[in-house]
Amino acid sequence: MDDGAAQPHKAKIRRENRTRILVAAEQAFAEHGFAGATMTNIAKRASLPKANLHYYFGTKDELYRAVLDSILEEWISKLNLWRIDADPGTVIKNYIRDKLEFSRRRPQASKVFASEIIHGAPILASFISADLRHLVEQKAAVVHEWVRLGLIKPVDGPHFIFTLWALTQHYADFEVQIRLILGRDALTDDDWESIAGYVEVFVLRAVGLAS
Amino acid sequence: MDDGAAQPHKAKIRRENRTRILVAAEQAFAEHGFAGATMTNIAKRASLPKANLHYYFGTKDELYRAVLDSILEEWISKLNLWRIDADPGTVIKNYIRDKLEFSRRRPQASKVFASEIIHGAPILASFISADLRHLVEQKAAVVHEWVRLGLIKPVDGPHFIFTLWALTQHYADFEVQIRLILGRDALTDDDWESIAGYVEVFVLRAVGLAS
DNA sequence: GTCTATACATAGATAGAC
DNA sequence: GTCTATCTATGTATAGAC
Repeated sequence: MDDGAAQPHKAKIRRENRTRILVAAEQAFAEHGFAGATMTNIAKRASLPKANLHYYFGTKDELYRAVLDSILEEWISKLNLWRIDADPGTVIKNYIRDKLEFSRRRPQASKVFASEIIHGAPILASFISADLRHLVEQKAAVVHEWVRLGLIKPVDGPHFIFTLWALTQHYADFEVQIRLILGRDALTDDDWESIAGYVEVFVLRAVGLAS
Repeated sequence: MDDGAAQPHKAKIRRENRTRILVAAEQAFAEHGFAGATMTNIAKRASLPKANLHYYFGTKDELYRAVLDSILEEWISKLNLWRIDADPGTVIKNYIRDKLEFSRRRPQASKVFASEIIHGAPILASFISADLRHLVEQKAAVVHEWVRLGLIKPVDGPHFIFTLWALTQHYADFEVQIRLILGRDALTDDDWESIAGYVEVFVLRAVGLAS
């Protein structure tokens, strides 16, 4: 009966509710994992009755997929600046900053993604073996071209990319461990600045772009 | 009535059953997370009636703690060789090989640990903020001493340790993603050899011990 | 579109025969 | 010590009044 697109007000409510649910779900999945998060808990966080979650997303499974989608959207775009004619040092530096910024701004998103992969990527397997694989192959070729041109020291393309993912995502996914070891209640601006500086220098040295 | 210690045969059965359950549980927790793993499923994997799991470990929670304990035992021992009078290059190389070997031999263990931390370390928080924090502080001091002696390039101690954890554990925790991107059904001996070589050179270059 | 009440399945846990 | 049968709680999902 209702056509959201034709009724601006309802469309707005619809959009806002969907977003509220997605945010609450991302938080819950990050904290408790897919199985540990409950629709009841997500509903409470979103301040909506549980039945509404089912109205908007059907099943828990579909809600989870929607959360993953919203994460991938931002995730995959970040490798786009890797081009053969770009300066490797600048590209690498920007990528590290960008990924660390994501780890800081959306730590829950990173955790949901990590949890999905750790537990066998039941939902994302096809995305990884198609889109992501293709993207990594492209960007690995760029890395190898940089190597061939003598712009950076020899590194394996795919593994270099894995390295950057590991180093940057670690600070979101294992943030609790890092905080507890450093004795912090929360990572401060200064902490994140040292992290970025540390990772940047570490990686640039490894490819011969810093001493 | 039964005293396991006094009755060798029963003690043996007891030990074997406990181990069978722990192995099955580690696998299940790795695959599905704490909440997603079920006692029924673990019992099936261990080929024992579900009631026996409760007989041996009481609750699911205690079983989970027992699994984590068995992992930590092996985890924490590996930093012991970091001493000021040891050769940094050798120490770092051995540590990388050792941790990667663990990632390869007990990928499930690494995943259970990762999942625990990602979801807020509800069980391990106190261990991390006491024992592990202390250990990292000690070993960070060793790193800084190496730096002071001019044996390696300047690096922050704790972050250097985090780096090694991130790089080595990534290959266990994100193994599915790596396999799918590399187009492998399983990582081969050769794959692991290249990984070890890659990580080793990457890290040694970063601290000035390889070119 | 919203929300209360409820159906149905499955989880963790235990009682009690063996 | 082992295992079947069962209890109770909680989870996902939906029916149906508003």
